[in-house]
Amino acid sequence: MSTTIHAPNKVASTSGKPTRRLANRTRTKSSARSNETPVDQNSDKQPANIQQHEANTDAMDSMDDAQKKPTIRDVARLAGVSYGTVSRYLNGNTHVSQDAAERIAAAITKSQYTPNNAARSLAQRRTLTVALIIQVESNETIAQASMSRAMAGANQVLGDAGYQMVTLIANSEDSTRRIAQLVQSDFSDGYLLFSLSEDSMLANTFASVKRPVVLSEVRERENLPFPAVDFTNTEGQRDITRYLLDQGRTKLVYVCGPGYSPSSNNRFDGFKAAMGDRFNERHVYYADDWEGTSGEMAVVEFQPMLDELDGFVCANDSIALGVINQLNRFGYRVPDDIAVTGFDDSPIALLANPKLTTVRQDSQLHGETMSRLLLSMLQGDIVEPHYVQLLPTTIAERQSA
Amino acid sequence: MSTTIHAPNKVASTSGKPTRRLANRTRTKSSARSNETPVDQNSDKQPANIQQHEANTDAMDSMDDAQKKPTIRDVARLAGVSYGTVSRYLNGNTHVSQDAAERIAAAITKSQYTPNNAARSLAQRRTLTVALIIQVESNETIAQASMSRAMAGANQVLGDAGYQMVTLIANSEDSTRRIAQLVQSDFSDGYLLFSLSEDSMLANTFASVKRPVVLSEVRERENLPFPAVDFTNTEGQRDITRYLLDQGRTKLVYVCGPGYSPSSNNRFDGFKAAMGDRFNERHVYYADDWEGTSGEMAVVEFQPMLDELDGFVCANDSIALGVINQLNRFGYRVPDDIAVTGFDDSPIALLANPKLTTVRQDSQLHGETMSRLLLSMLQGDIVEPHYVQLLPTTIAERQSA
DNA sequence: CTGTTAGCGCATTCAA
DNA sequence: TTGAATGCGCTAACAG
Repeated sequence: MSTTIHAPNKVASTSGKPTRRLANRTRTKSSARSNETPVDQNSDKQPANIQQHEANTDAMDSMDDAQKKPTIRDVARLAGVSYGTVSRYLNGNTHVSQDAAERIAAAITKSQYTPNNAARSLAQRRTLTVALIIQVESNETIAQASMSRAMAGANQVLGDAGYQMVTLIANSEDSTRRIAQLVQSDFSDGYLLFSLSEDSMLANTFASVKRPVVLSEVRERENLPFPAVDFTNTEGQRDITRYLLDQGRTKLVYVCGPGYSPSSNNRFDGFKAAMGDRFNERHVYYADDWEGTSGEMAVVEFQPMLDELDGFVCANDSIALGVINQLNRFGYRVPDDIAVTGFDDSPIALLANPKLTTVRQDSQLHGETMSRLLLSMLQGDIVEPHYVQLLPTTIAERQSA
Repeated sequence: MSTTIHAPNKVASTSGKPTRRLANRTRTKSSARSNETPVDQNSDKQPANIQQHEANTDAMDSMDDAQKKPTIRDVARLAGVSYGTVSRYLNGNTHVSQDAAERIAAAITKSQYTPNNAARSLAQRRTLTVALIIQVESNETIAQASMSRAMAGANQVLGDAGYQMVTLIANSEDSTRRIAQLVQSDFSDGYLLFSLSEDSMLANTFASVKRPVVLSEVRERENLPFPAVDFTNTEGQRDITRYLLDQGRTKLVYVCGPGYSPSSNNRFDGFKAAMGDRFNERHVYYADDWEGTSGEMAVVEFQPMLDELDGFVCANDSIALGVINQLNRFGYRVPDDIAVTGFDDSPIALLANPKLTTVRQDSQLHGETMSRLLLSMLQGDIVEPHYVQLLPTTIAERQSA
């Protein structure tokens, strides 16, 4: 077995560094380990070989190490100015004399001062962070390329504007509830909500929130609680279906994504729109997720009538890959016998054999656009809840159709 | 073109809700739009049709809406107690009379009070958050299933312990610098550092940090700055190589991952270990990334000698899929002519044709274990920097080898 | 240009 | 059990 678990080395003292200076006033620090531990800490599964030290001087030392961070006052004292001046210096702009600035700068490096986030946020009443909240049914959803690209795009735009993006994952009732609380407590200045599910538990939470929110998907524009940015899912799927129809392929099966997903439903609408009268409810496979195995199952389901079919239009690329693989196994040639299309243009589209013809969407742009909208709201622009911006989709023509 | 961009509706007033009560003392709120905007806000790419309102009463109203959140004092006043009592009530435990508790509860729901995060953090000197920091060269790395599974695992364990996991992405110099600052300012109580790169710019930043840190990868145990949890990458790759050797396949090519990745290098070590004297430096393809296209390129590179080869051992699943596809295109049968193995056991292993034989690692466990270690450190346990915990890997035997 | 002062909202002593 | 007071570290208004 390749199951080597290295026994960890024995534990040494916390560090060789000398204890810090700057310890003038003696702090009150009772509560010597009682409420150090937060709620619900279940410490039963402790890794072995870790020194479980009880409340002793060592503990104090390590705590001190964490607490004795120099403050703005220490810097002021060192520089021989009032701490108001230091604050001004730190906030860049206002009038500080050359002389004072230099002394402060020196004092800062000498004391290794770093500002405290919480204090700043409290005084300014803003955190300079934007939370990107991902609400998912399945953890696999986070792994989708579109998601990480959107995150990258948002991270870039928000970062350039001076905001730090922090992403929170709501994948259970607990985590959703916890995040809901945070949102109510002004954890961030604004929120990008990737609620990949229609019955959003979070929606209610957000209803009363006083900070700007932007959504990533929209199904019904009418009762949209917040502005949103989405793709032209419907048009994209409609167009690629027409693309097949134009080739004379009319016996099409649709493999639908999970019913809780707005995008999934919008894409399905697009397929129906293109098919018109030719739409056949029995030529639809309803998947529970976005995974490749669902595509395989779809093909198995339709095996008896495979000879009469022209193509599979799939809700996304993973499903399409599953379809292609299963068709290959059954001995059908793609696209000669049966064409297959996907949606997303994720990297795996290129790993398909034959390479996947799919609907391309620029997910990075998605994140960027949502962020720009949020930023404008953070600036004070008022955007009505029904505001929707739709991003274009195009057909990426490859080999599978 | 399927490029429908809906023109957004015109803008309405911010909300129909009446202005809030609780406005006793008149606030000083000068700075009427000047420094509302944070640093570097480049507002040139504003979406159209959004009312860019200037400083007027509307702006004030919306600002007020965000600010007039009730505080603990408002609750106290409503309940007829001192705000100290309310604080005690909120923090669960200590002595509060039944009577007072009920009145406070009523006051809270009536005033819609929600605590303020920053104030709490400041007073408690802890945030009850743990930051999971992903430092990547390529954004595609975030999309890997292993990453999202680790995140899910960490989110679960940390959440159960009362901590909120917040993930930060460092994918540029700017973002890395920004995150480094946050870390210095006690943004979170602890850090899970997924530094998927050896020359970590963050490492220096973290060197002086006073909060617990756990790493996700380890190359050299000796000079490890923090405790780490990793997989038995070396043993895993060694074992699957032996698995091929035991089949009599000795003419093996290794497709190496990016050189900046510890895991990549460790896996390479494993291959070499298994090959021993048979290791041939010229039978190695050094990829720059973890992508499938690199696998394809590797096969192209070795095309002239493909007939003499027994198998491809790949640094991860994506690369392996690229190898399989390219071999298929060249008319080689997998595994009959040439075997192919991967590493990770990600979902795409099942989308390969034939299905991929690979090294399995439990990435969710990775996130969980890192989190448990961090939690123990947050409790005060002292873990020496060289502490390393290695998680097992096993062979997932399928069809490709 | 700079020092002083007053909070930001909450936790936590200390008396009562 | 509770009220009052102090401080967390910093920002921002106001005098000077």
